[in-house]
Amino acid sequence: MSKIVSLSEAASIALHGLILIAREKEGLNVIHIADRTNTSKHHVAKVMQRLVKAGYLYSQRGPNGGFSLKKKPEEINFLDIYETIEGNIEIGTCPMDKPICPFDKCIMNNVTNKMTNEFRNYLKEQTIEQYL
Amino acid sequence: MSKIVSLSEAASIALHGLILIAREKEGLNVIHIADRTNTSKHHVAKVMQRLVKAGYLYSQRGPNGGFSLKKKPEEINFLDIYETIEGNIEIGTCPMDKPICPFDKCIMNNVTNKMTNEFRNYLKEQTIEQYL
DNA sequence: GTAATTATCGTATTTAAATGCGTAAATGTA
DNA sequence: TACATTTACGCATTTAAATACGATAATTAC
Repeated sequence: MSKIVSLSEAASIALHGLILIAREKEGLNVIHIADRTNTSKHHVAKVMQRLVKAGYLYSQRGPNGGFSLKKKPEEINFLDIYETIEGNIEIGTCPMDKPICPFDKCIMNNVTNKMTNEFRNYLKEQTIEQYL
Repeated sequence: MSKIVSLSEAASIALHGLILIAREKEGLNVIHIADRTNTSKHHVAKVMQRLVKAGYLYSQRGPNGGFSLKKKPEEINFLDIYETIEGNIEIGTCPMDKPICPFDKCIMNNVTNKMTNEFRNYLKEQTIEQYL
């Protein structure tokens, strides 16, 4: 069995984490998010740090600390989150990263570019607000 | 930079290899395919062996040996090839392989199931014949 | 001001995929 | 029959990405 559209655990934590945080009045800490997402607190911590740096979250250390939203839920779309964690999605490049294509016309582009574009557009339409 | 729809080199070799073979009158050997696809002959050999076992190719050892098509180009679709190499595409399972979803309604399904289905259908429509 | 709590950060480990290699088996050619 | 060619197969190595860990710094409460 395989997955053709794969989401890393990091991306999943980012999306789930933001939604969980958005649903709460008060900040959520790493342990809380790790519990609710069935993941390790180490991994959650790493992902949250990136979301803080990227401007999506406030972080608060010390007792009763945790993470809270810096932007409005309707202003956070899935594409931005995805790209914050995974890097920008490539479009139009050779899916095999070959410098020279042995084919007159790239086959893979036909297969992956179409799907990449559709997925990208779909992610852009999804916002945190829709999942509160 | 990242790729959201990722094709392994193995899957790429399978698709490119089959098309190259389909375009030729005579059998193509491993070295030839490796050259044309910019990959290692070891990897090509491994992939071709799986396509032979799966019934897509004849193989012929010895001088002037190589691989040739066992099915008609219009009878080989990309989905079957993909699944021969990568395993069947999962549909409807938790994209994070978690036994229990912490959410009332799975967010990820919404994101990945839709795309997986579309990609799957698209691959099914593509046949080797269309790339001769 | 001390202890408890919590995020931060750099590094280590794990994992999966890709790649490389060596030997065996089969086949055609001279 | 001998030899060159080519696939088959199992295992070893390498590599890159994902994930886990441990020490440190900040903050709060008492």
